[in-house]
Amino acid sequence: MALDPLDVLRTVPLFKQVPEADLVAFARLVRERRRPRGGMILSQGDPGDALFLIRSGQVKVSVVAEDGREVILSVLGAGSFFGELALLDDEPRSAHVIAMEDTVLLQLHREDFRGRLKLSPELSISLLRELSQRLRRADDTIASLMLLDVNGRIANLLLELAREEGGETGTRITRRLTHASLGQMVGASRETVSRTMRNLVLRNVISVTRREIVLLDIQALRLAAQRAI
Amino acid sequence: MALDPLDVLRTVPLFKQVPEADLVAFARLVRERRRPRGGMILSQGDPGDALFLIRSGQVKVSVVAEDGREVILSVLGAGSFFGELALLDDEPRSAHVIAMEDTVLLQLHREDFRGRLKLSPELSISLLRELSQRLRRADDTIASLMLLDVNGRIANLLLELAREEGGETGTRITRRLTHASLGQMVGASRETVSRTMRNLVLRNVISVTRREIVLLDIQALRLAAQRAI
DNA sequence: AATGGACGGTGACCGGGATCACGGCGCCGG
DNA sequence: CCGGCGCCGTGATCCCGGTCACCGTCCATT
Repeated sequence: MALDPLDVLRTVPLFKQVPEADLVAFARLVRERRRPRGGMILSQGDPGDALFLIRSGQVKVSVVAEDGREVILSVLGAGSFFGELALLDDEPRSAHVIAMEDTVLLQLHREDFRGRLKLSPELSISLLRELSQRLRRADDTIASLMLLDVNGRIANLLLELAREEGGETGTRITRRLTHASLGQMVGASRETVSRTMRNLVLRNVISVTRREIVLLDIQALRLAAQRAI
Repeated sequence: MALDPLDVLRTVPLFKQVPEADLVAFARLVRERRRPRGGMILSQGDPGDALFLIRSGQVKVSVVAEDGREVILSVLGAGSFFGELALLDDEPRSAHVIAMEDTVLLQLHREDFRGRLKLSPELSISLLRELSQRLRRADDTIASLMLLDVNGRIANLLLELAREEGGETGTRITRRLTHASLGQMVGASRETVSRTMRNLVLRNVISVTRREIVLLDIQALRLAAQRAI
């Protein structure tokens, strides 16, 4: 249970290219934080002075409108990090981050992080690569919001979720997400998600059990997701 | 006309923090390219082996669906750069880039760029900052697509466009954009953009002349853009 | 066992915005 | 000067999906 922070750092993809010596330096700088399910980790608008690595658990990055409607920008699990934007460009936090399960984090303060960044080009490059990927995903989301109907966006999301947890042709989603959450990810109401998923089940494209979604017909999903409506 | 590439590099915000010596090295590596209005600069799916700096002109970054509908992810002008994603994460080009006017570019090849990146932490940090900003904007776009109606999204876009060319409280948009282009940026049809803009003019929120849009009532625009519908 | 809360299923309704259709206008090159 | 073309304005129609309303089911707690 009381894992050495250093061992945790070694499992973080962001640090894969970073030399061992740098990791040791990092390990001395991080601090463990815990948040219960539902707990707020950071809030939109706050000044950002720390980066977080997820040791275990799951968090959502979301934006909340005045009337309470919520948009989930991403869901991150163990090995991911967040909070880097505010460190890099000195702007306030751009979104809320909320624990979806009991979560253990490693916190790294701005100056410590920036200091390592200057000294370790490998770290910069890993980080650049990761931000590039996030930017691609964001652009992809924008394009699907503009080009696809709800059915296509849900197909897209299911493929993406399966890929994240099961490699290139992942076919199972075990992460537990409510219809409401799925709706907040694709910009649809809970009711519409419910009807759309029902439809996919009836057409034998997916199967849904209590704690997992299985993608039965990936081809059909790809078609719905790629096809411009 | 035949400006020294070095002088151009000095004007690029990305290079502001980069030491003069590095710029000199860069200047020797870049190559000038020209594209006429409408010309394709790079295509979605291509392997990416170069980064481009815009010396003059204007380009759009866009994704085109099978049926021809187009989504404009961003419009970039002199001093901006593009093509960095494929260099950083080795994935294919994520979108098309097309010249909206006759455009002059400086092209920098992958290996030259990567080499400088390893040697110049200042460059990495500038780039990280720039990618952070782009990620914020992308997230913002996603949130407005999900939370705002077309009126709000257009208000948002107008504020953003004015800010880009006129500082914090910019109030003029001189860049020439058709209603169709605006629609492709906010996910709305040309007709709806037309009707919405007309409405803003009637309410004295903006004024539109042949070659500029003036934001008369920024407060009203902010209200429409921030308010969750 | 009972109760309450979270979650999913489904019908009814209706409204924002896409689409279709057409017309007008300014600017271009011949 | 005059067709042609790119762009904008506007009405009519239609439908996807949001919203409201209500119910059933599954836990979790007492």
